[in-house]
Amino acid sequence: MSTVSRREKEKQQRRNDIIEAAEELFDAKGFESTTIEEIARKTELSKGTIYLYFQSKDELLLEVCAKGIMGFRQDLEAAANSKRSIDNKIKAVCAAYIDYFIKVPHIFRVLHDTLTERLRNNLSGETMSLINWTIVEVLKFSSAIVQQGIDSGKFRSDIDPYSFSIAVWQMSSGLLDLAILKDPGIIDRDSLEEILSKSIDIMIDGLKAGAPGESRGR
Amino acid sequence: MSTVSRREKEKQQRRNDIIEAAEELFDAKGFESTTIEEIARKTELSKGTIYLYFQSKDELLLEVCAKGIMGFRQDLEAAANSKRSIDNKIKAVCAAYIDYFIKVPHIFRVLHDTLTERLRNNLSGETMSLINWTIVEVLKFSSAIVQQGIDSGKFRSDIDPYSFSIAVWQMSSGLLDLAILKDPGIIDRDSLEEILSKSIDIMIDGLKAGAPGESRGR
Amino acid sequence: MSTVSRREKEKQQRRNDIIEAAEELFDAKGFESTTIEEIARKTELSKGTIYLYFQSKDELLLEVCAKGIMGFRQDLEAAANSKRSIDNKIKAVCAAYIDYFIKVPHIFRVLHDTLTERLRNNLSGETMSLINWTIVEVLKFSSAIVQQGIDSGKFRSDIDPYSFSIAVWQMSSGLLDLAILKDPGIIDRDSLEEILSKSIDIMIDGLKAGAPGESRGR
Amino acid sequence: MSTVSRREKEKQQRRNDIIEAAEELFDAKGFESTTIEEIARKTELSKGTIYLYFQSKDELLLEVCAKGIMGFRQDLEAAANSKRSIDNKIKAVCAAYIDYFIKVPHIFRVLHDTLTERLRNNLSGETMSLINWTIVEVLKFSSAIVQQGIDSGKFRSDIDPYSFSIAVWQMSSGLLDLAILKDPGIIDRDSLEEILSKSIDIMIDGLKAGAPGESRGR
DNA sequence: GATGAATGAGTATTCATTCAT
DNA sequence: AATGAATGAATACTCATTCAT
Repeated sequence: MSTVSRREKEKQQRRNDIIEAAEELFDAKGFESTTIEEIARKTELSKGTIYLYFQSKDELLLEVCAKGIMGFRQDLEAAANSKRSIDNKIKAVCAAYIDYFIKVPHIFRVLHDTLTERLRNNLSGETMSLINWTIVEVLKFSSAIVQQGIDSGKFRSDIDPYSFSIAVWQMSSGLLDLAILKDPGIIDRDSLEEILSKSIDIMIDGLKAGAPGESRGR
Repeated sequence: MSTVSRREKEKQQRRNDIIEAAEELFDAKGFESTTIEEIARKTELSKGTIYLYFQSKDELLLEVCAKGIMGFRQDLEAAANSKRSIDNKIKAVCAAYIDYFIKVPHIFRVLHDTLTERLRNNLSGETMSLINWTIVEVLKFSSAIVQQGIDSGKFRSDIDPYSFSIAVWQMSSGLLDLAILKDPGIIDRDSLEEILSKSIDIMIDGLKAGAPGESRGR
Repeated sequence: MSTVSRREKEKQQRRNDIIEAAEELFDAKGFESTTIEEIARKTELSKGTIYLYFQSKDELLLEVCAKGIMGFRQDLEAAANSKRSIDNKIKAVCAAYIDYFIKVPHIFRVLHDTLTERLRNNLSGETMSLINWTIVEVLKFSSAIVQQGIDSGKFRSDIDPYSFSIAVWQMSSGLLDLAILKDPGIIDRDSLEEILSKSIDIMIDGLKAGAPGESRGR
Repeated sequence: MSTVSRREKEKQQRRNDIIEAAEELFDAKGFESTTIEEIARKTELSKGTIYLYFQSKDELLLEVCAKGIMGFRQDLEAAANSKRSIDNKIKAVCAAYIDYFIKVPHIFRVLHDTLTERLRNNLSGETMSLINWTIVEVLKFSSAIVQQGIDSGKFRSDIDPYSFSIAVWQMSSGLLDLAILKDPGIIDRDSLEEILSKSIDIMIDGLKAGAPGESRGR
C-alpha cells in the first residue's frame, strides 16, 4: 500500500508540475503560442507523457484555471470574515484579491484571458461554469458586506450592492492588469496599491454620502 | 479621371472591407486563431488579394487598431469640451467612451487584446505606440477635468487626478468588457449603463466628500 | 509608315529594355529568385506589359541567353582571323572570350547557369540548341587553329585539337568564373588575366614539346 | 542498450536516407526547385519528419555539401602521398578528383552550384566556409607538389604554383562538368578521362619546357 | 497597347496528437 | 508508465499568369 500511495503521490506531483509549467508558459506567451513541446521541456518530461496526464492542451488550460481559482476563495472568505468595520471589510476583500493575484500574476492573466470571449470558443463549458460560478460567489460575498452597510444606515440605500461589487471588482482587476504588465508603461506595481486604496476610499466615501445615518461633518 | 477615381474608390472600399472582416474575425476568434484564409473567404477575395492590400497579418491588425482609435478620440474631446458642470463633464467622458465601444465591441476587444502583454511581444512597436499614445492623451484629458474640480474647491485635494482617471477608466473598461461578452453571464448590456452611471456618481460623491468647499451638512 | 516604323522601333526598344533588366536580375539573384514584378519595376513597365512581349519567364531567359551569345561570336572570329602567329591566334581567341565576358559578367553567369543541367529542365530545347550550336562553332574555330599548328609541324601531333580546345575553354571559363564572383575569395579580377595568359603559355609550350619541327634548345 | 543502439542506428540511417534523397533532388532540379515535399515523398517519410532531422532546407543543403566534401579529401591526400614521380603525383591528384566526383556527380553539381555566387547570398556562411576551406586546402596541396617540381629543377621557375593549381583545377572541373551532363552534347563520359589526361600531360610538358634542369634535346 | 488588380496553386515550416517500443 | 519518433493538417506568405478596363 505504501508503494501504491507513493506512486499515487508521484503521479499527483507530476500532474502539478505540468500544471505549473503550463501556467507560467500560458502567461508568458499566451495559450496559443505555447507548445506542448515547451511544456514537456520545462517539466523534463516527454511530450507523450503530458498526454498521459491530460487529454489535450485545452484540458490543461482548464486545470490551470481551476487551480488558480481554488486557493483564492479561501483568502477572500478569511478577509471578509475578519471582524472589522464595514469599511475595512471592503478594503480587506479588495486587498485580498489584489494580494493574491499580485503573487501569481500568471494565473490572473490566464484567468483573464480565459474569461475573455476569444478563448471561450476553445473551451469546454465546464471550465467556463467553474470560473463563472466562482466569480458569482465572490460577488455575492462582497454584496453581502455592502448590504450590511446599507442595513446599518452607514451607506446610502439608492444603490444595488451587487452592481457596486461588480464595479469595484472591475476597477480592481483593471488596475491589477496594468500593474502586472511586464513592461508597465502606465502605472507601476508600487503605485498600484496606493491608487487602488485611494480609489476604494473615494468609493466608500461616495457610498456614505447621502446615507441616512451620515453624521454631519464627518 | 472618373475612371481613376472610381478605381481609387473601389480600392479604398476593398481595403475597408478587408479591415472590417478582420475586425470581426479578430474579435470573434482572436488574432492568433484567425487565418488569412478566413478573412479572404469572408471578403470573397482570394488570399493573394489580401496581401495586395496589406503586407502581413500584423499590419492588418495595426490597421484595425488604428481605425478603431481614430473616431473614438473625437467623441471624447467633444464630450469633454461641451459646456457643463464638472460632474457632468466627467460623466460625459465616461459615457462617450462606453457609447463608442458599445457600438463597436469588436474593436474594443481587439484593442484590449492588443494592449495585453502577450500580444505586445508579437507586434511591431508601431501599433503599441499608437495605442499607448492615445490612452495617455485620454487620461490627460480626464485628469485636467478632475484638476479643475480640485482647483475650484469642489473636489478634495488629497487625490492624484491622473491616478483617479486611471481607476475610472479601468472600471469603465471592465464593465464594458463584461457587458459585451456574447453570452453575458454576469451583467447584461442594458444594465451596464445604469451600473456605470451609478458608480461614477458614487465616485464623484466620494471626490466631493471632504472637499474644502464642501458645504457642511450638504 | 514613319509612324509604323517608329512604333516598331519603340517596341524593339522596350523588348531590349526588358531583356537587359532580366539579364542583370537573373545574374544578381538567379533565375528562380528573380520575379517578374522586379523586372517590371526595373523597366518601369507593368507586369502585364512584360507578358505582352514575352510569353513566359522561361522565354525571357531564352532571349537573354540568345542575345548574350550573338555579339560574342563576332569578337571571336575577328580574333581568330587576325594575322598572327599561331601562338598569338590561340592567345587572342582566349583573350577575346575573356574580354567579352568580363565586360558582361551577368551574361556569362546566366549562360553558365543555363548550360548547367539544373536549368535545362526549365527550358525549351530551342534555347539549348542555340547555345550548344554556338559552343560547337567556337570549338571548331579553335580546333582549326590548333590543327594549323599541327599541320605546320609546330605542335605535336598526338593530340586531338577538338579535345584540346575543350580543355582550354573549360580552363578559361573556370578562371573567369572565379574572377567574377562578387566577393572573390580565391582569385581577384586583376590576377585573372595573368594566370590565364601564363597557363595558356604553358599549354602552348606543352603543345610544342615533342613537336616534329621543334628546333632544339628553343 | 541493444535497443538504444538500434534506435540510434536507425536514426542515423534515416538521416542518411534523407541526405541522399536531397542530394539527388538538389542535383536533378536544383536547390530552389526542390521541395521538402519531394524529399519526403522520395524517402517515404512525412514532411514533418524531415524537420525532425534537419532544422531547415538550408541546413539540409549544408549537410549534403559537408558529406560530399569529407570523403573527397581523403582520396586526394592518399593520391598525393603515394610515392611516385612528381608528374605522376599531379596526374594522380587530378585523377582522384575526377574519379571521386564521377562516382557522385550529384554532389559535384550541388557543390558547384553552392559555390556559385547566387546561392552564396541565401546561405549561412557556415556552408561557404567549409567549402572554401576545403578548396584552399586542396589547392595548397597541389601547389606544394608543383613547388617540389620547381625546387628540384624539373619545372620552370617563372610560374606561381598556386595559380597553376587553380588553372588545372578549373580545367578539371570544367571537363567534369561537361562529362556529367545527363545529355552530354559536347563530350561523353568515356572520353573525359582521355581528354583530361592528355591535357595534364600537355601542361606538365609545358611546365618542363624552359626548366633549368631540362636536358637539351629531350 | 498598356495596366495593375485578382487569382490560386505552391512553399517552407509548425505543432497537437498518436502509437510502437 | 514513459518515451520520442512519426504524422499530416494547418498557416502565412509568394509569384507566375490572366484579364477586364
